Amino acid sequence: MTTASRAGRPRASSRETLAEAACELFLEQGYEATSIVDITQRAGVSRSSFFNYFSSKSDVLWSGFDARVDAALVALVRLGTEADGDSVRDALRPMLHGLAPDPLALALRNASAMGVEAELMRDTGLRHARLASAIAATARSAGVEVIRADILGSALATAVLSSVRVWAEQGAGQASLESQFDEALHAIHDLPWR
Amino acid sequence: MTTASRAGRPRASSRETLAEAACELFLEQGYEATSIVDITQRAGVSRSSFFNYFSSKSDVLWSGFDARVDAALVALVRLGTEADGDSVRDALRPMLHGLAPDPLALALRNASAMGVEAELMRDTGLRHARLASAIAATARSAGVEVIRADILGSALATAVLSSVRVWAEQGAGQASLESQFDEALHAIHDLPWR
DNA sequence: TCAATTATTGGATGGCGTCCAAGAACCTGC
DNA sequence: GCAGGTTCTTGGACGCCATCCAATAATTGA
Repeated sequence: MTTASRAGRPRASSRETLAEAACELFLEQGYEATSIVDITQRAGVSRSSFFNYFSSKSDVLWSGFDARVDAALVALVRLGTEADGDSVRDALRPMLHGLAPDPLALALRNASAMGVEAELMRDTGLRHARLASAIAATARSAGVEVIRADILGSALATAVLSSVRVWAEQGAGQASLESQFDEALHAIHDLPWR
Repeated sequence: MTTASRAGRPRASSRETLAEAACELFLEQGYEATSIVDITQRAGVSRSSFFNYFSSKSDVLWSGFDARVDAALVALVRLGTEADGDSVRDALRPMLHGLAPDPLALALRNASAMGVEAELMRDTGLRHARLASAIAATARSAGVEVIRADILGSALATAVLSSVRVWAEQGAGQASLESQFDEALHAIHDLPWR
């Protein structure tokens, strides 16, 4: 067995159970109108327990993706001063590989039904900032000037997030995500309005 | 006279007074540790009054810049389907013209002392998203494909915000802001790592 | 002096996120 | 089967943010 049953009281719920309850309620009532108490009641645990599984309400939507972001940040740091376009691309690509329909994809697809557009804008901005900032730092350490590095980081981060958004809006089918990302990468160096 | 004294009870405070009190406290104690009650006590009004002047704590930092963002959004919408690089640039430039040292510049410059880095990341992301989304919409209505428009919008929004950040960090001197923006615009179509 | 107007104020409300202490449920070794 | 250690749940309290509202205060103009 792996680590099947350790010592201590067994968990009374799970991330999946809570996320499922939450997403149901988000679709029924909207995100804002759903309180953490609502979620835990439907999942059959106490409000306190919610924070044993998620760090905040929005974490229900983002925890899966955030893990990928964290991994990408580590990969970027590892590039050090030798970074170039290809290596950065390779550090970012795993974020999209095997991405499955999850609460985030559901929220992106049903943003208006959930009334979650403002929240998504806010939280997407955070992830964009984290990614862009890490990419920019990598670029700077490879000798790129400050603002140029910021713009490059921002464009690459947008390539990631915009690809995910389009993929989710189209129904989170496996096919298009990574190829869409390739197109996005290509687009960065071939923008209109030159 | 302009509209010197209208009817009704005169105001007991002002945005400026409250912002000043707030910034003092942010520098002394940090942003998180400063409650709205703290701010209003120093300014000599009640907590309720705070919301007559600002819509939230972070609004103290951002209200000035947000007015410029709002104006830029209007200007972008007015471009319609005829938009091109020059017209978008002209819609964005007024955001930076005459920008003065204000609470936001103070916060950007003293981010670590204020312990406001997380907050700034979050809120900068929001402005970036608003700008980028509006620029992308303009680009799409001018015939640019979705993801390409997103990347272009993101890059331009970053050109604005990154210029402001660098300008503020260097002490908010009048000189460099707009020329820095020009360089940033130029950099968009000449990114490294091609 | 009287109405209309505009602002301030305190109190109430509800949600979020943090913290903690009490206790419940499990495992292991004896 | 029992004791001790471990892990988790739970309720309660807390401080904060933001919203709402009714009461009241300060001003202008007629």
